[in-house]
Amino acid sequence: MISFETFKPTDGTPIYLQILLYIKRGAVAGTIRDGDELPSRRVLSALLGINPNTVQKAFHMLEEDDLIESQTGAKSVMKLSEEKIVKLREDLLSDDIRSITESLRQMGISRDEALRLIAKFWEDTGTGTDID
Amino acid sequence: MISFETFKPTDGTPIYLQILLYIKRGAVAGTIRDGDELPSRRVLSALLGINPNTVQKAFHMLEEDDLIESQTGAKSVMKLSEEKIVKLREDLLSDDIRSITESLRQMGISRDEALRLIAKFWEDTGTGTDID
DNA sequence: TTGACTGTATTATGGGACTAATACACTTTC
DNA sequence: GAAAGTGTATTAGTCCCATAATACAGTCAA
Repeated sequence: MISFETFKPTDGTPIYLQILLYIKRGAVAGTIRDGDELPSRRVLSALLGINPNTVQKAFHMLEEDDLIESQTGAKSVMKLSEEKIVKLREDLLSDDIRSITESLRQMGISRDEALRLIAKFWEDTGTGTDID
Repeated sequence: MISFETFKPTDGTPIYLQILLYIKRGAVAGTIRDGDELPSRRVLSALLGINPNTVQKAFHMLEEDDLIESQTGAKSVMKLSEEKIVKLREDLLSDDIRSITESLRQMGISRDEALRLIAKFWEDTGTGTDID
Protein backbone atom coordinates (compact mmCIF):
# COMPACT_ATOMS: atom_id res chain seq x y z
CA MET A 1 0.00 0.00 0.00
CA ILE A 2 1.42 3.34 -1.09
CA SER A 3 2.08 5.64 1.86
CA PHE A 4 1.20 9.32 1.92
CA GLU A 5 3.05 10.09 5.14
CA THR A 6 5.54 12.32 3.37
CA PHE A 7 2.87 14.14 1.38
CA LYS A 8 2.62 17.76 2.41
CA PRO A 9 0.16 19.86 0.41
CA THR A 10 1.21 23.39 -0.44
CA ASP A 11 -1.15 26.16 -1.44
CA GLY A 12 -0.81 27.76 -4.81
CA THR A 13 -0.93 24.52 -6.76
CA PRO A 14 -4.20 22.58 -7.17
CA ILE A 15 -4.29 19.66 -4.72
CA TYR A 16 -5.18 17.12 -7.40
CA LEU A 17 -2.00 18.10 -9.26
CA GLN A 18 0.07 17.73 -6.09
CA ILE A 19 -1.27 14.21 -5.58
CA LEU A 20 -0.52 13.44 -9.23
CA LEU A 21 3.06 14.71 -8.87
CA TYR A 22 3.59 12.94 -5.57
CA ILE A 23 2.84 9.59 -7.18
CA LYS A 24 4.77 10.27 -10.38
CA ARG A 25 7.84 11.40 -8.43
CA GLY A 26 7.60 8.37 -6.17
CA ALA A 27 7.55 6.15 -9.25
CA VAL A 28 10.68 7.88 -10.56
CA ALA A 29 12.38 7.57 -7.15
CA GLY A 30 11.50 3.89 -6.99
CA THR A 31 9.59 4.18 -3.73
CA ILE A 32 6.39 3.42 -5.64
CA ARG A 33 6.53 0.26 -7.74
CA ASP A 34 4.52 -1.64 -10.32
CA GLY A 35 1.62 -3.50 -8.71
CA ASP A 36 1.58 -1.36 -5.57
CA GLU A 37 -1.92 -0.78 -4.20
CA LEU A 38 -3.21 2.76 -3.82
CA PRO A 39 -5.37 3.82 -0.89
CA SER A 40 -9.04 4.07 -1.80
CA ARG A 41 -10.46 7.46 -2.80
CA ARG A 42 -12.44 7.67 0.41
CA VAL A 43 -9.62 6.63 2.71
CA LEU A 44 -7.06 8.96 1.14
CA SER A 45 -9.41 11.94 1.09
CA ALA A 46 -10.14 11.41 4.79
CA LEU A 47 -6.42 11.06 5.50
CA LEU A 48 -5.57 14.29 3.68
CA GLY A 49 -8.65 16.13 4.92
CA ILE A 50 -9.91 16.88 1.41
CA ASN A 51 -12.89 15.98 -0.70
CA PRO A 52 -13.13 12.50 -2.30
CA ASN A 53 -13.79 14.11 -5.67
CA THR A 54 -10.42 15.84 -5.56
CA VAL A 55 -8.64 12.51 -5.08
CA GLN A 56 -10.78 10.98 -7.80
CA LYS A 57 -9.69 13.73 -10.18
CA ALA A 58 -6.02 12.94 -9.56
CA PHE A 59 -6.52 9.18 -9.86
CA HIS A 60 -8.60 9.59 -12.99
CA MET A 61 -5.78 11.53 -14.64
CA LEU A 62 -3.26 8.88 -13.59
CA GLU A 63 -5.47 6.32 -15.28
CA GLU A 64 -5.59 8.44 -18.44
CA ASP A 65 -1.78 8.42 -18.33
CA ASP A 66 -1.95 4.61 -18.05
CA LEU A 67 -0.01 4.71 -14.79
CA ILE A 68 -2.67 3.06 -12.64
CA GLU A 69 -5.41 0.51 -13.24
CA SER A 70 -8.85 0.87 -11.69
CA GLN A 71 -11.79 -1.49 -11.55
CA THR A 72 -15.12 -0.84 -9.90
CA GLY A 73 -15.22 -2.52 -6.53
CA ALA A 74 -11.49 -3.24 -6.28
CA LYS A 75 -8.55 -1.12 -5.20
CA SER A 76 -6.51 0.69 -7.84
CA VAL A 77 -2.98 -0.52 -8.48
CA MET A 78 0.14 1.01 -10.03
CA LYS A 79 0.85 -0.03 -13.60
CA LEU A 80 4.48 0.80 -14.28
CA SER A 81 7.20 -0.32 -16.66
CA GLU A 82 10.83 0.63 -17.04
CA GLU A 83 9.96 2.48 -20.22
CA LYS A 84 7.21 4.53 -18.57
CA ILE A 85 9.49 5.42 -15.66
CA VAL A 86 12.24 6.64 -17.95
CA LYS A 87 9.76 8.85 -19.77
CA LEU A 88 8.28 10.12 -16.50
CA ARG A 89 11.73 11.02 -15.25
CA GLU A 90 12.57 12.92 -18.39
CA ASP A 91 9.28 14.82 -18.40
CA LEU A 92 9.33 15.79 -14.73
CA LEU A 93 13.00 16.77 -14.74
CA SER A 94 12.56 18.76 -17.91
CA ASP A 95 9.68 20.79 -16.48
CA ASP A 96 11.39 21.47 -13.16
CA ILE A 97 14.78 22.37 -14.55
CA ARG A 98 13.41 24.52 -17.34
CA SER A 99 11.41 26.40 -14.74
CA ILE A 100 14.27 27.12 -12.34
CA THR A 101 16.62 28.00 -15.19
CA GLU A 102 14.24 30.56 -16.68
CA SER A 103 13.53 32.01 -13.29
CA LEU A 104 17.16 32.46 -12.28
CA ARG A 105 18.08 33.83 -15.72
CA GLN A 106 15.35 36.45 -15.41
CA MET A 107 16.96 37.52 -12.15
CA GLY A 108 20.32 37.92 -13.86
CA ILE A 109 21.91 35.02 -12.00
CA SER A 110 24.88 33.42 -13.76
CA ARG A 111 25.20 29.67 -14.24
CA ASP A 112 27.99 29.32 -11.71
CA GLU A 113 26.19 31.42 -9.14
CA ALA A 114 23.05 29.34 -9.67
CA LEU A 115 24.94 26.10 -9.10
CA ARG A 116 26.62 27.53 -6.02
CA LEU A 117 23.33 28.71 -4.52
CA ILE A 118 21.59 25.40 -5.16
CA ALA A 119 24.49 23.40 -3.77
CA LYS A 120 24.51 25.49 -0.62
CA PHE A 121 20.77 25.25 -0.10
CA TRP A 122 20.88 21.50 -0.70
CA GLU A 123 23.39 21.05 2.08
CA ASP A 124 21.67 23.46 4.47
CA THR A 125 18.38 21.63 4.15
CA GLY A 126 19.71 18.07 4.07
CA THR A 127 18.66 15.55 6.70
CA GLY A 128 22.20 14.45 7.33
CA THR A 129 21.26 10.87 6.59
CA ASP A 130 21.53 11.31 2.84
CA ILE A 131 24.44 9.94 0.93
CA ASP A 132 24.45 13.16 -1.09
CA MET B 1 9.61 53.05 -19.81
CA ILE B 2 9.76 49.44 -18.69
CA SER B 3 9.65 47.03 -21.62
CA PHE B 4 7.56 43.86 -21.68
CA GLU B 5 9.11 42.49 -24.86
CA THR B 6 10.64 39.54 -23.03
CA PHE B 7 7.47 38.78 -21.09
CA LYS B 8 6.00 35.45 -22.13
CA PRO B 9 2.92 34.36 -20.19
CA THR B 10 2.68 30.68 -19.29
CA ASP B 11 -0.47 28.86 -18.34
CA GLY B 12 -0.77 27.31 -14.93
CA THR B 13 0.15 30.44 -13.00
CA PRO B 14 -2.29 33.38 -12.73
CA ILE B 15 -1.30 36.13 -15.18
CA TYR B 16 -1.32 38.83 -12.53
CA LEU B 17 1.28 36.83 -10.58
CA GLN B 18 3.41 36.42 -13.68
CA ILE B 19 3.38 40.18 -14.25
CA LEU B 20 4.28 40.69 -10.59
CA LEU B 21 7.21 38.26 -10.86
CA TYR B 22 8.39 39.71 -14.16
CA ILE B 23 8.79 43.12 -12.57
CA LYS B 24 10.31 41.85 -9.32
CA ARG B 25 12.84 39.73 -11.20
CA GLY B 26 13.70 42.65 -13.46
CA ALA B 27 14.37 44.75 -10.36
CA VAL B 28 16.68 42.05 -9.00
CA ALA B 29 18.45 41.75 -12.36
CA GLY B 30 18.89 45.51 -12.52
CA THR B 31 17.08 45.87 -15.84
CA ILE B 32 14.29 47.68 -13.99
CA ARG B 33 15.45 50.63 -11.89
CA ASP B 34 14.16 53.12 -9.37
CA GLY B 35 12.14 55.85 -11.05
CA ASP B 36 11.43 53.82 -14.19
CA GLU B 37 7.98 54.47 -15.65
CA LEU B 38 5.56 51.57 -16.05
CA PRO B 39 3.26 51.32 -19.05
CA SER B 40 -0.30 52.36 -18.24
CA ARG B 41 -2.83 49.66 -17.28
CA ARG B 42 -4.69 50.11 -20.53
CA VAL B 43 -1.62 50.10 -22.76
CA LEU B 44 -0.07 47.05 -21.13
CA SER B 45 -3.29 45.06 -21.15
CA ALA B 46 -3.70 45.78 -24.86
CA LEU B 47 -0.07 44.82 -25.47
CA LEU B 48 -0.44 41.52 -23.64
CA GLY B 49 -3.94 40.86 -24.95
CA ILE B 50 -5.44 40.60 -21.47
CA ASN B 51 -7.99 42.51 -19.42
CA PRO B 52 -7.05 45.87 -17.84
CA ASN B 53 -8.31 44.61 -14.49
CA THR B 54 -5.75 41.80 -14.51
CA VAL B 55 -2.93 44.31 -14.96
CA GLN B 56 -4.48 46.51 -12.28
CA LYS B 57 -4.45 43.61 -9.87
CA ALA B 58 -0.72 43.05 -10.40
CA PHE B 59 0.09 46.76 -10.10
CA HIS B 60 -2.07 47.12 -7.02
CA MET B 61 -0.14 44.34 -5.31
CA LEU B 62 3.16 45.95 -6.29
CA GLU B 63 1.94 49.13 -4.65
CA GLU B 64 1.02 47.20 -1.50
CA ASP B 65 4.60 45.90 -1.52
CA ASP B 66 5.74 49.55 -1.82
CA LEU B 67 7.61 48.74 -5.02
CA ILE B 68 5.73 51.20 -7.23
CA GLU B 69 4.05 54.54 -6.70
CA SER B 70 0.74 55.36 -8.34
CA GLN B 71 -1.20 58.59 -8.58
CA THR B 72 -4.51 59.10 -10.33
CA GLY B 73 -3.91 60.70 -13.71
CA ALA B 74 -0.16 60.07 -13.86
CA LYS B 75 1.88 57.05 -14.84
CA SER B 76 3.08 54.70 -12.14
CA VAL B 77 6.81 54.63 -11.39
CA MET B 78 9.15 52.13 -9.76
CA LYS B 79 10.10 52.89 -6.18
CA LEU B 80 13.20 50.86 -5.40
CA SER B 81 16.07 51.00 -2.96
CA GLU B 82 19.14 48.85 -2.49
CA GLU B 83 17.62 47.46 0.65
CA LYS B 84 14.38 46.45 -1.06
CA ILE B 85 16.27 44.82 -3.92
CA VAL B 86 18.39 42.75 -1.57
CA LYS B 87 15.26 41.54 0.19
CA LEU B 88 13.51 40.83 -3.10
CA ARG B 89 16.47 38.79 -4.29
CA GLU B 90 16.54 36.73 -1.13
CA ASP B 91 12.81 36.08 -1.20
CA LEU B 92 12.60 35.13 -4.86
CA LEU B 93 15.73 32.96 -4.77
CA SER B 94 14.56 31.25 -1.63
CA ASP B 95 11.20 30.31 -3.13
CA ASP B 96 12.64 29.06 -6.41
CA ILE B 97 15.50 27.07 -4.95
CA ARG B 98 13.42 25.53 -2.19
CA SER B 99 10.95 24.43 -4.84
CA ILE B 100 13.45 22.76 -7.18
CA THR B 101 15.30 21.14 -4.28
CA GLU B 102 12.15 19.56 -2.85
CA SER B 103 11.06 18.43 -6.26
CA LEU B 104 14.35 16.76 -7.18
CA ARG B 105 14.67 15.16 -3.76
CA GLN B 106 11.22 13.63 -4.12
CA MET B 107 12.43 12.08 -7.36
CA GLY B 108 15.41 10.57 -5.59
CA ILE B 109 17.94 12.73 -7.41
CA SER B 110 21.24 13.22 -5.57
CA ARG B 111 22.80 16.64 -5.05
CA ASP B 112 25.61 16.00 -7.53
CA GLU B 113 23.26 14.64 -10.13
CA ALA B 114 21.00 17.66 -9.68
CA LEU B 115 23.88 20.07 -10.19
CA ARG B 116 25.04 18.15 -13.23
CA LEU B 117 21.58 18.15 -14.81
CA ILE B 118 21.07 21.85 -14.20
CA ALA B 119 24.52 22.74 -15.52
CA LYS B 120 23.88 20.78 -18.67
CA PHE B 121 20.45 22.26 -19.25
CA TRP B 122 21.81 25.76 -18.66
CA GLU B 123 24.35 25.33 -21.41
CA ASP B 124 21.97 23.63 -23.82
CA THR B 125 19.48 26.47 -23.56
CA GLY B 126 21.92 29.40 -23.45
CA THR B 127 21.79 32.07 -26.11
CA GLY B 128 25.51 31.90 -26.72
CA THR B 129 25.91 35.57 -25.96
CA ASP B 130 25.95 35.03 -22.19
CA ILE B 131 29.15 35.30 -20.23
CA ASP B 132 27.98 32.32 -18.17
C1' DT C 1 -8.80 75.53 -21.55
C1' DT C 2 -9.45 71.40 -23.82
C1' DG C 3 -8.76 66.76 -25.08
C1' DA C 4 -6.27 62.65 -24.49
C1' DC C 5 -4.50 59.81 -21.27
C1' DT C 6 -3.99 58.27 -16.59
C1' DG C 7 -5.43 55.62 -12.05
C1' DT C 8 -9.40 53.84 -9.64
C1' DA C 9 -13.88 51.71 -8.74
C1' DT C 10 -18.12 49.09 -9.67
C1' DT C 11 -21.14 45.43 -11.38
C1' DA C 12 -21.90 41.33 -14.10
C1' DT C 13 -20.55 36.96 -16.37
C1' DG C 14 -18.03 32.61 -17.09
C1' DG C 15 -14.73 28.84 -16.03
C1' DG C 16 -11.79 26.02 -12.96
C1' DA C 17 -10.82 24.17 -8.26
C1' DC C 18 -12.84 22.41 -4.40
C1' DT C 19 -16.48 21.05 -1.29
C1' DA C 20 -20.81 18.60 -0.16
C1' DA C 21 -24.23 15.18 -0.46
C1' DT C 22 -25.93 11.37 -2.81
C1' DA C 23 -26.59 7.35 -5.62
C1' DC C 24 -25.39 3.01 -8.03
C1' DA C 25 -22.73 -1.08 -9.48
C1' DC C 26 -19.12 -4.02 -8.40
C1' DT C 27 -15.55 -6.73 -5.49
C1' DT C 28 -13.99 -8.67 -1.44
C1' DT C 29 -14.40 -10.95 2.78
C1' DC C 30 -16.66 -13.30 6.38
C1' DG D 1 -25.70 -14.63 0.77
C1' DA D 2 -24.74 -10.37 3.29
C1' DA D 3 -22.14 -6.55 4.77
C1' DA D 4 -18.42 -3.60 4.16
C1' DG D 5 -15.57 -1.41 1.11
C1' DT D 6 -14.56 -0.10 -3.59
C1' DG D 7 -14.78 2.77 -8.19
C1' DT D 8 -17.82 5.84 -10.64
C1' DA D 9 -21.21 9.43 -11.59
C1' DT D 10 -24.24 13.42 -10.81
C1' DT D 11 -25.91 17.81 -9.02
C1' DA D 12 -25.32 21.95 -6.40
C1' DG D 13 -22.77 25.47 -4.16
C1' DT D 14 -18.52 28.53 -3.01
C1' DC D 15 -14.32 30.92 -4.15
C1' DC D 16 -10.67 32.69 -7.17
C1' DC D 17 -9.09 34.09 -11.85
C1' DA D 18 -10.21 36.51 -15.74
C1' DT D 19 -13.19 39.00 -18.82
C1' DA D 20 -16.43 42.78 -20.11
C1' DA D 21 -18.47 47.19 -19.87
C1' DT D 22 -18.75 51.38 -17.64
C1' DA D 23 -18.05 55.42 -14.88
C1' DC D 24 -15.47 59.05 -12.47
C1' DA D 25 -11.53 61.97 -11.05
C1' DG D 26 -6.99 63.50 -11.73
C1' DT D 27 -2.63 64.67 -14.77
C1' DC D 28 -0.43 66.25 -18.82
C1' DA D 29 0.52 68.44 -23.09
C1' DA D 30 -0.97 71.00 -27.10
